[in-house]
Amino acid sequence: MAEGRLQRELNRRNPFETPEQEAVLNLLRTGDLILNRFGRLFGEHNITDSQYNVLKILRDEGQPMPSLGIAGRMVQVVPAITGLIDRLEAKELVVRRRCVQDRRVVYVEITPLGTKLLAELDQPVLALHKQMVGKLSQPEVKQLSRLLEKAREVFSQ
Amino acid sequence: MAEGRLQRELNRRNPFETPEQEAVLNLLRTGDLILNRFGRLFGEHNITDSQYNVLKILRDEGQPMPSLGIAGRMVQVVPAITGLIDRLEAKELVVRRRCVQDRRVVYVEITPLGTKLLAELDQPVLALHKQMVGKLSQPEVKQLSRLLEKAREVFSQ
DNA sequence: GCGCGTCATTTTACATGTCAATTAATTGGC
DNA sequence: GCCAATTAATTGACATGTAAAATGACGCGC
Repeated sequence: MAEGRLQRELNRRNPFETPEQEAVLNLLRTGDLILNRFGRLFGEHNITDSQYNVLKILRDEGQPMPSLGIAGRMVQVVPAITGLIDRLEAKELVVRRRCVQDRRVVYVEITPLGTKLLAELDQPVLALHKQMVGKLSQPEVKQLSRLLEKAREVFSQ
Repeated sequence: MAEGRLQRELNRRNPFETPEQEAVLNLLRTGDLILNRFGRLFGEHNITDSQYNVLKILRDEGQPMPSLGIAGRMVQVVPAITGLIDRLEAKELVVRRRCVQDRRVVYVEITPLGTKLLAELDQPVLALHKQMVGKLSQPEVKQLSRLLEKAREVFSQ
């Protein structure tokens, strides 16, 4: 598969070999930048993205949840949850309670302090979400979601 | 409007608060899943995403690069590069060479073994890129790139 | 009512990412 | 020339992510 000089020069100008690669790398890079920005916001409140996600899941649920229930709603693998809960507990944003009926299960519950922190973050987070796609029109935002959901179908096969 | 797919996937009980939030979370989740898949591919060859990226950058450059030069092309921060190079060097995929003119600078060079590994990965990586957006038509793939690039404009202001 | 498989969680080992501080070498101002 | 500021790279402390194995508790089938 010999590459001519012209093609090499074109490749040099456009680092992407295919539109698919371009889309995937665009996606990963954009995600990195967004995560970075959220990390900065959360850092100002002394928590991390993952810790925020755990708190948010607990608030959405409205009641204590087992660790696996939390893990099921996150992308991460199960063992990572333990450390996350450890650090959240150390900051008194959640508490662990052993289930009485099934002593294998550990319920995690958000504390008033955790709820308060979340409430403080609600507006800034919503604003940042809007800002991250602020260059897109409303139809474009929905189109982006649609394309991402469609792309993700390969994972559910 | 019916419940979004992401919402169902995450088994949430409350809908997203805004389309912007939905798009951003869709983006982050899709990126995570894709990274995961690439991680598995690279893992089969005993390297990681980041290590692959370093090797790719070195091959693209075509000549030894200083650490800062490598860092400049990655999203990561400088200190992370040191460990990356350490592990790549341990696997004999790159070598370090101290610059003679400026002894602060360390040049990193890809070895024949590193080049060979990259060559083995070229086809699988390209195939995986295609597969990751395999549910999208060609125009949709380009549309996705366009939307992501447009969204990213907020970062360059 | 016992044993074995399953389940929820944790532990361990390792790679990575961040920030802040350090080391080593160079450069610029005087 | 000399000292201070700058630069390249590294180190250390911490949070996170992955995989694989260990722990402890349940529960079904006989």
